Amino acid sequence: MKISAFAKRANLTAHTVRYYERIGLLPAADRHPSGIRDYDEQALIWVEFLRRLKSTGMPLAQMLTYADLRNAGPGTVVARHDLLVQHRAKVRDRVADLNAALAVLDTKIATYATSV
Amino acid sequence: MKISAFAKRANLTAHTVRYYERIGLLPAADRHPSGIRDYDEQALIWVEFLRRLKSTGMPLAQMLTYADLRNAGPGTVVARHDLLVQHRAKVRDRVADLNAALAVLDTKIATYATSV
DNA sequence: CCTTGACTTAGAGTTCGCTCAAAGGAGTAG
DNA sequence: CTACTCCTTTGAGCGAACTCTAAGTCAAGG
Repeated sequence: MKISAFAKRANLTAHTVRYYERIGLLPAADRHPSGIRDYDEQALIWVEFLRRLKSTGMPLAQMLTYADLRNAGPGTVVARHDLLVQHRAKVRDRVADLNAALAVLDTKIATYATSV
Repeated sequence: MKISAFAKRANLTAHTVRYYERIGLLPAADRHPSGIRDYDEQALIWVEFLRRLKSTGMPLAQMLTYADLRNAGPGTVVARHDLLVQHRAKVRDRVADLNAALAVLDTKIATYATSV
């Protein structure tokens, strides 16, 4: 599929897809003879995983580290595992923070509700 | 207290405190005759609440809206209540997203763990 | 053949939230 | 008095992650 279809399915813009390729997050796409990028389902699966990582607040730089490990082959499995485990811990912390903030919000909202 | 002590207790830098004042998030601080800002516990409570909001991902612009409503007096209580309720919904969505992402991470980590 | 619209590139611009620089003033220790 | 540290201001700079512009190529439809 071409970049715009790919971007739409990945919930990104074509601009962003090229940007990700430029910084190394996405591998250089296959090209039609005329130079147009051509994406397959594999690429979609990868970019969707990247989006998941991003949605958890992982910086692009760290996603890049992960992508580089992946491209380096099966010898990096342990490193990738560790990276994800570390990140998971951060996400869990974040969830705990948000829940604490929700409790504060609930209290604040309750005071407004009773004062009305 | 002076700005650096205030900033330390609020977990901000003095730079950031002045910045918040400049954009209207913090009310103009009282000043010593020599021009030095002087903060009291009230200001600390307010800035700590702001930090809570920020920690939940609320943009400064929306915090500013909230601050303006607050400064406008008790007539804005309903608007403030609604703003917080709306924001709470967003935070809840975010927590749900993060939990979904955690599930994906768990799965991914499990595949790495078994392949080692 | 011509137009339309999607694609290409390099590089500049934007938004958010700070963060710092420069240049100067005030208060305190020695 | 001198040093030192903290304070003041305006305005510029920064890092992240896009987002867009300009100028051009190319394939398909009327």
